[in-house]
Amino acid sequence: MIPLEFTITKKGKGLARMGRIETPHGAIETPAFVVVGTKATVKALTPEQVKELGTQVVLGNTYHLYLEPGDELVRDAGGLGKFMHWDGPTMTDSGGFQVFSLGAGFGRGNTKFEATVAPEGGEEQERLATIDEEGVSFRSHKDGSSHRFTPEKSMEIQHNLAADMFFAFDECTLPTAPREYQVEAMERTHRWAQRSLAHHKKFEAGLPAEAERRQALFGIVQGGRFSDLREQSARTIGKMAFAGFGIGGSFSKEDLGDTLALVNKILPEEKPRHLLGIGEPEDLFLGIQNGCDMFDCVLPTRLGRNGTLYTARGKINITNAKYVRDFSPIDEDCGCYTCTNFTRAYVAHLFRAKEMLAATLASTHNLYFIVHLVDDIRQAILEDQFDDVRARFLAAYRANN
RNA sequence: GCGCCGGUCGUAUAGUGGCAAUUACAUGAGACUGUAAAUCUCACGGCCUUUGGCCUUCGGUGGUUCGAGUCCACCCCGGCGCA
Repeated sequence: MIPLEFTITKKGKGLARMGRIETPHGAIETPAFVVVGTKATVKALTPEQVKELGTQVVLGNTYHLYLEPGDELVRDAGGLGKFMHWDGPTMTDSGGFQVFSLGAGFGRGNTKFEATVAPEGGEEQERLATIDEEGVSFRSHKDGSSHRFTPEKSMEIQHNLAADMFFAFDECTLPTAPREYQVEAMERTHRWAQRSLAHHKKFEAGLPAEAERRQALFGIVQGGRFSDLREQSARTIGKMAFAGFGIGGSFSKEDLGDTLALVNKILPEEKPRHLLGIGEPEDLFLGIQNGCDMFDCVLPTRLGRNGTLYTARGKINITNAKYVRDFSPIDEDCGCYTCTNFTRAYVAHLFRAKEMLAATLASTHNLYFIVHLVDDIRQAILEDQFDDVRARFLAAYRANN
């Protein structure tokens, strides 16, 4: 059986498209926002709550699940979805991002975006990961124990995790890395992509013909902030026999859209494209109009837990003093569980009282907001209203920010 | 009445001659993009020409000292013990 079937149902303006991905665990209407559940749980939410707010797909993480509770345990539990009681489609990240966050990006000041990287004059911290041609050696952030990932190892772990879609092992670079290093890292990522693919093919060849569980492997385009490298990476990765493609690495905020357009014009049209780790509402519009089909991002849940909530009129920090006696919902126009049943004052109280329900209500709302925003954009493509919907959304969203 | 101990930034504390004064919590604000994140950063007496300066602060009033939250005297308040 084919692991994944992608159908484009409608093309919009520019590179925008609406489609449908069939997986062994159900269909995904695209564009879609993938909800992040790193350690086989969407933090603060039960799978029923995750489903209820409109989630189509959940993403788990290779690095975290390998360390805890161990990928073999997840395999023995029946795979990621079964283990966490999520019966819909799943995907796993390859651990490539941790090569970045534990290595070059070590410390909290460094992100994937050029604009948000602080000059940071602090002393060098000891990195937890070092890269060589074969793979990455790293120490666990939990207990300091030593481990090693190679493309082959990442494939094996992800086979055990058994998500419907998974990613080739790659290297995510710092936005501040010099061009010379970006070239080196990109070429290494290409070789790792080839090795990931070869290892996966070998694994598939060993499966019984009627095996139900087939996983779709996605290759990852890198290239940092350099358009010619992005182009080169898209050509190289795009030619490989992946079921879909991820676009990863560092970006500069200003030309995110241009970079995506460049890459997506090159990637095969008939395969789904996932923009890794993005993003904010503005980024989602940008990604969709430039040809991306799926997105995942920790922001809705992380911001939620930290008290920042999305509203149609921009983000608010619910812990601000001005919300203590605000008896209106977080967002007047929101249909989520939190907004239909609770006030800003109540959510503010939960945060101030450090009650666990704060994280649940905030995550519910933020995920609902983002998931439904992408749903609305999908609908807009169908109705040829993309530009209007975007203009209207951004005008209101930016009004107070 | 006598003796002992104690009164420091909203609260709890550190500080026994150089201090606008420690730490925690609380408070105020900010950050967060393939989750080392229910985390992190900053502010928290006032003012200014803000890698510095000035003023006002450690129960009250006086005193000793170049200099007092710190030492002394008395007073006020609280706790404990003895009457």
